[in-house]
Amino acid sequence: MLPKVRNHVREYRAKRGWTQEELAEKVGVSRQSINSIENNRYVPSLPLALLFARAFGHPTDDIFSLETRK
Amino acid sequence: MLPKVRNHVREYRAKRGWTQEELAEKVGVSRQSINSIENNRYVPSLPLALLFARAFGHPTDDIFSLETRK
DNA sequence: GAAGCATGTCAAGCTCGCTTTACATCAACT
DNA sequence: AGTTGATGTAAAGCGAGCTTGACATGCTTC
Repeated sequence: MLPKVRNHVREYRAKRGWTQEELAEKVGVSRQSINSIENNRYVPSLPLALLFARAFGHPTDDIFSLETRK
Repeated sequence: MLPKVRNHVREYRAKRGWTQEELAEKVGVSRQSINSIENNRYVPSLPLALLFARAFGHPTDDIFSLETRK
């Protein structure tokens, strides 16, 4: 099993005053996808993670990190 | 459609003298997964990408990048 | 109280990441 | 020639990421 991933999408989005729908449009996915990621219902794909990094102007590793489980 | 992703897994692996199987063990996936990623048969998941970054000791954005396709 | 807007959540469906098993190729060595 | 190690590739199956469509909640604001 691959490890879990924590994300700070909601914090970065809120800091910019964007709605879930605005962020969804910027990165090209549905609003439900953003919502599901922020609420940890699932982990985004790599291309989507890189798009978040680009949209926020921060490195991918600042937004996503491996849970140091075990 | 989400954009394509380019990766430098083979270069980082080769620079360390690791076989595909050794890298597979380090990040916890099968040898075929490594092979498929290096040969661009598919794009790794985000947790796997973060594991590559950790194994290589380099930021995720150094190893993976969005293809500037439009 | 009605109307918007932002968010949460569910269901059905499709694609694709990753698995195991298996076989093929090529180089290096004995 | 035979063997071993590294790599390439294929098929079948499962689970997860993402979609659309729909409905429900809470907060403003009219």
